[in-house]
Amino acid sequence: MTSPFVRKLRQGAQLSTEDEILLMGLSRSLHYAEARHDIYSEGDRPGSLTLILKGWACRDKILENGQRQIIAFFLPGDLCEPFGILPPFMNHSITALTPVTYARLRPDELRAMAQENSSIEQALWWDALAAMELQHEHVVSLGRRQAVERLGHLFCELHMRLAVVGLADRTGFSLPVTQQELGDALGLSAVHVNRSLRELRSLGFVNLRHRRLDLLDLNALKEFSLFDPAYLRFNGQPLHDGAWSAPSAVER
Amino acid sequence: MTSPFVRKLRQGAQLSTEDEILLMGLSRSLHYAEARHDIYSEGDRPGSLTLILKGWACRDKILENGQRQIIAFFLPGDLCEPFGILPPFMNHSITALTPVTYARLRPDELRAMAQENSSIEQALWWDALAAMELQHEHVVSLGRRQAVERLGHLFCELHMRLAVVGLADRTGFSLPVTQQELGDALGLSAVHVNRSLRELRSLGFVNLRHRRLDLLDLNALKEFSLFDPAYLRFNGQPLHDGAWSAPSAVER
DNA sequence: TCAGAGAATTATCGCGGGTTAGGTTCGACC
DNA sequence: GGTCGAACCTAACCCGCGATAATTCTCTGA
Repeated sequence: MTSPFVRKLRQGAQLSTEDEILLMGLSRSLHYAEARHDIYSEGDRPGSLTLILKGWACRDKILENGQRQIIAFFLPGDLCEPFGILPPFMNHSITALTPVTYARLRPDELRAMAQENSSIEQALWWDALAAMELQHEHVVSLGRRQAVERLGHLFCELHMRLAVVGLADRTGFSLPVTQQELGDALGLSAVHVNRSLRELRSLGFVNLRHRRLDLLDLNALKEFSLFDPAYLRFNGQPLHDGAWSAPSAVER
Repeated sequence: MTSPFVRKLRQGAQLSTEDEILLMGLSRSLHYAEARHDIYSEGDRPGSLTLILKGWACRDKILENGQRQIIAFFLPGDLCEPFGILPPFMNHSITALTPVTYARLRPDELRAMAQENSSIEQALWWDALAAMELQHEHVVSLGRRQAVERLGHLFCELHMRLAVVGLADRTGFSLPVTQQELGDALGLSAVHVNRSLRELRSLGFVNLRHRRLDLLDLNALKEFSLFDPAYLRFNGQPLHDGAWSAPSAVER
């Protein structure tokens, strides 16, 4: 079983078996975080990079008035920091949303590996670029999309990201976050998330219950949410199920 | 006269004179863009990285319904793409807001320079990290701040970023964007930007007229906007004017 | 000096989404 | 089976901000 990290990086570079073995060898130092506990808190001086192996985490910030904003969701295979540098101190938190297994990586080791192996260098930079563009799209959602579109768009994004690491299929995926947390990510109140979920359900797109999101009509949801997967920069190759519409990234 | 790029990078690494000469030597290929014209359009395959030397630009995206979201402002000294990779295609635009002079850099040249010179490597990665955290703060603003705070927070941020490259002093700075563009960045309508500006003026914090922002009470504005400059990751050293409150980044 | 265009400004009206408050369901634990 | 807390769901009310439109300001160029 290949790691989610490697599965994702295949989207960004042609990796040989040796490349993949090298990348998997990075995850030596395994750690565990309980749900709702910080992996890093604001002000911490991180000693290593964080690679999520199992479970969901997020980057979030608590404001002076107690409000919370979730800046990014981290899924299995995601690096929480850029691979080339360690922040001298954290100005936000990395928080486990579920029980999380993660590895601690050393940036000098990653940089050295990238220097010696150009496929890996390409893959790591591709991952950094994709992570940035995820942020860009988040800004677009918060700035210019209505609540229902925001939710729908997020569901489409999560679905594609999870599918790449084998954690989603056509019927849906596990969505282990509360409606409050969805609101904290989308700049909405929990109440309005609930209203919007009801609307998505009544439109026949999705159904969220018991921490699982059922996709009833994925294509209709994508169309409704104006979801263009180009920003994910997936090449579409290893999405084993041909029934999915491949992103048009490569064709552009 | 040192370039704004070098001036900014001094905030992230100890640069020798030779380092600075190397960095300035990168800007060989000079280009010019007219105000309101794209430097890169959506779908373009960029052939080089963009370094802003003079004028203001932005990263923006036009939605299907015609709405626009400005994802980031680029000031003199800013790199519009990560230094290590060229996006295979653009999924948003880089647009000049004023007449812009920029340089085209080659990522392989930058990566090679970073490999041979660890101060420059440190500086470039520091810059990439700071750019990402700017995006994080943008998400926080759009998600959880009210219109007036968003505006105030943006003014504080622009002031610090411009001051580092010598384009702002205690009294204010040139702000060559329309209220519509401020709204496109902050997820607001132009009308509401105007309302919020009036409020900031009536509170005695700032005055915006003729494309210049006068800072009437910067400390009060920072307090009002809950502005914590830690996310900019400036070390505070080369801010020649001692009257400014140095960011607390280094002390954390 | 005047005309025209774009930007700034202000007022009115209505909607999207926040706030508050209540009830319901569910799972964990005793 | 009963209790407790967390999450889910719904309704009523209200406010921040969007939409529209009309007016004024500013700059540019003929």
